[in-house]
Amino acid sequence: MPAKRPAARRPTMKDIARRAGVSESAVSFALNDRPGVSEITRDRVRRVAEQLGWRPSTAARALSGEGAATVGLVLARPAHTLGVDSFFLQLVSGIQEVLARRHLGLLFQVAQDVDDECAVYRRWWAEHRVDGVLVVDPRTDDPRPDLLDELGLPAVVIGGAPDQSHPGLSSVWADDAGAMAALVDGLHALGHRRIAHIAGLPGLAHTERRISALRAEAERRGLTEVRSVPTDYSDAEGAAVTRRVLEAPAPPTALIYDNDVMAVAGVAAAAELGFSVPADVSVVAWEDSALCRMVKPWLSALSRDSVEFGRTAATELTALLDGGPARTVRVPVPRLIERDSTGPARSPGTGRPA
Amino acid sequence: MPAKRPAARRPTMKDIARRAGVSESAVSFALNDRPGVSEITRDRVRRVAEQLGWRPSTAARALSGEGAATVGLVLARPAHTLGVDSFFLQLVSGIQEVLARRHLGLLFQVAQDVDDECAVYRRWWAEHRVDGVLVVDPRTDDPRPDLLDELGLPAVVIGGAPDQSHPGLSSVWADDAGAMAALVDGLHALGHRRIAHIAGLPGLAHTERRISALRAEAERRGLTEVRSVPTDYSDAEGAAVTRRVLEAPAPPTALIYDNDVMAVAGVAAAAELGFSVPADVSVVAWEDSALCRMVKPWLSALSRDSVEFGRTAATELTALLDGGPARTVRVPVPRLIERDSTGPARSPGTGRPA
DNA sequence: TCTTTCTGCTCAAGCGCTTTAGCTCGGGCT
DNA sequence: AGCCCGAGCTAAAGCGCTTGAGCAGAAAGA
Repeated sequence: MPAKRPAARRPTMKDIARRAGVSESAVSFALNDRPGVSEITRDRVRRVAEQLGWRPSTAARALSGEGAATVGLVLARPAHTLGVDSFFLQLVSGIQEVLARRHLGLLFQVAQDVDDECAVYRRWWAEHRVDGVLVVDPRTDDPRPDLLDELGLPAVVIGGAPDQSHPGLSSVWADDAGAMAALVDGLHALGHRRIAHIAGLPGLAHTERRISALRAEAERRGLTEVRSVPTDYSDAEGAAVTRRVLEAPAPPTALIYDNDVMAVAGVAAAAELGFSVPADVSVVAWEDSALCRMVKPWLSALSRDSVEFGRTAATELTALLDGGPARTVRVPVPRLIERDSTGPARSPGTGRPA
Repeated sequence: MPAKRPAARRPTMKDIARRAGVSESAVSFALNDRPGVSEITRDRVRRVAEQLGWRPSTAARALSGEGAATVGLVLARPAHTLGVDSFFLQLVSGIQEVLARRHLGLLFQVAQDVDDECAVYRRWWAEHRVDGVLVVDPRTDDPRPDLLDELGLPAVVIGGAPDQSHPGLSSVWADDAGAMAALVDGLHALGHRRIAHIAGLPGLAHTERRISALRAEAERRGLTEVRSVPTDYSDAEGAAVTRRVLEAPAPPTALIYDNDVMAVAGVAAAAELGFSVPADVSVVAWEDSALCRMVKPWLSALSRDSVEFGRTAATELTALLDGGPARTVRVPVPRLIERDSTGPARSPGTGRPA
C-alpha cells in the first residue's frame, strides 16, 4: 500500500477568522472590500489570508450566488479542420490574457456540431458551471442566440454581424464586406475581371457575408465572371476547387481563398496545372500566418490581429458579467499585406498559360 | 430599460423531492445509484429529474466533497509558437472525447512560462477548481511533478519519459529514442553519413531524448558528422538554422526537423541556397500534418496519432481520478511516412550542389 | 442625563448537494 | 406473544462562502 502523504489541507475562511480573532463574516467583508470593518482589521485579515495562502473556493462562491468565475468556449468544427488553422489558438490566447487578469477560468469544449454545442450550453447552465460564454463561428440561421437568451446566459458572439433581434448578446465582428470590397477594388485596378472566391464553410455567417459582398461588388462593376465556391476549409477541397475553376474555359485571373491553408494548397494545385503565380493567376489568402511565407511565391494575405480579436471579445464578456449593457464592437478591418502572389492581370486571351 | 425576461430557474433536488413526494436524501440516493431506495421510487425520481431537466450543480457537488468534475490543462509556450502547431488542438480534441463521456469539464489556460504554470496549478488547487491535471511539454529538471505531488493533485504527464521519482504521476509517452534510432537506421541505409537534426526547444524532455538518441546512434555507427541544433520551433529559426548548416564546408545530406513547420521552412531555405530536395539533401519532418503535403516535394514525415494520444492521456487521468494506481503507458512509436523528400545520399564529394 | 446615530462587529440562515444517524414499518424467528 | 432485523425512508449536519439582521459601544445631539 503506497503510504500516500495526505495532501495539504486548503485553508478556509474559518482558519483566517480564528487566526485573526474575528468572525467569518468580518473576514468576508474584509477580503471583498466591503464596508463593515475598520481598516486596521481589514489589513490584519488580509495579511493572515496572504500568509495562509488562502484563495476563495470557487465552489463555495458559486454556491452562494456569486457565479462560477468561469466562462465557456465551445468549438464545433469537424476534428480534421481543427488542427491546421492557426486562428483559434491565437484567439484563445488573447481571450486568456484578459480572463487571467480577472482570475476567470476558461472552460473549453469541442463539440460535434451545433446541436451538440447547444446541449453543452444547456448542461453548463444547469450545472452552474459558467457565468457566460463566447460563441464562435456564428451561422446564418443560428439556434444559439435564441438558446442563450432563453437560458439568460451572458454571451458574446465572435465574428457575427450585428444582430438586432438579440439585444442581450454582445457582438464582436470584423467588416468582411468592407474588406472584400477593398480587395476587389485592388484586383480590379490591376486589371482583373475574372475572379474566383474559394470560400469557407457554407452557412457560416462570415462566409455568407463575404460571398454576398463579392456578388454585390461584381454587380456594381458589371463583372459577370465572378463566383464564390464554398468548401470545408481543408487543403484537399481548396486544391480540388482550384483545379476545377482553373480548368474551366475562361479561367479566373485572380483567386481569393478564405483561409491560408487553402491558399497554399491552391497555389500548389495551380502550379501543377501549369499556371504560374502571379503571372498567370493572382492569389490572395484571407488570413495571414507563417504559412504564407513558407511557400514560393510568398502569399499576399489579409491580415488581422487574432490575439487582439480575442482580447476584445473577452473584454466585452467581462463587461457583460459586470452588468454592463450588451454592445456591438467592430474590430479593425483586416488589411492587405501585399507579397509576391498578386500582380497585374494577364492581358486578354483565354487567360490560360501557354 | 430592456425589460429582461428573468432567466429560467434551475431545478434543484428539492424540486424533484417535492414532485416525487420523497425527501431530498431519497432523491440523492436514487440519482446516485446508491442503495437505500426501492426500485420503484428510484424510477419515479429518475423520471421526474429527467422531466425537469435536472443536472447536479457542480458547485454544490464540489462543495460537498465530490470534486469539481473538471480537469485542467495549461499550455506554457510563447504565444507565437502556439498557432502553427497542429499538435495541440488534435491532442485536445482527443482528450475531450473521453472527458465528455464522463461529463468532465476541461479548464484551459495558457501561461507565460513554467513558473506561471505552477502558479496556475496552485491557484486551481486552492480554489478547488480541478480534480486533476494534464501536464504537457515535460522538461528536464521540471518543477511541476514535485509541486503536483505536494498538492496531491492527480496528474498525467504527456510526453515525458517514465519517472521513477514521482510514483504518484501517470505518464503517457512515445518512444522518441526508438523512433530516432529507426530513422537514423533508414537514412544510414540510404547512404547518409552527415546528418543534421534541427531540434525543438532545448530543455523539453522529448527534445533532449531525441538529441541524445541521435548522439548514441551516431556513436554506435562511428558517424562523426552528426549534430543536433536546438531551436524555438518557429519557421524563422528553422530556416535560419537550415541555412547555417547547409553553408558549412561539408554540409549534411540529411536533415531531420523536430516539427512540420520548420521542415517546410527548411526546404524553402534549402531551395534558395540551390540545394534540391531530395537530390542534394533529404528532409524528414518529425510530425506529420497537412502542411507536409502542401509543399513540393511532399515531405516524408514521422506520423503519430495525436488524437489517440490525447484519448490515452485522458483515459489515464480518469483512471487516476477513480482511485486507480498511477501507470506509465507507451503509445505506439511514430511511423515514417515516406514521401518525396527522402532519397539516397548524393555520392561523395563536398556534397554541395553544382 | 437620556436618547439617537453611527461604526464595527457577530449571528445565523442559506446556496444545492452528500452522508450519517436514526426512525418506522412489516415479516421471520423463537 | 415478544423480539430482532433489514428494507426503505427521513432528519439534520456539514461543505466554504455571502449577506441581512441584530447588537454592543462610542460619539453626538437633546
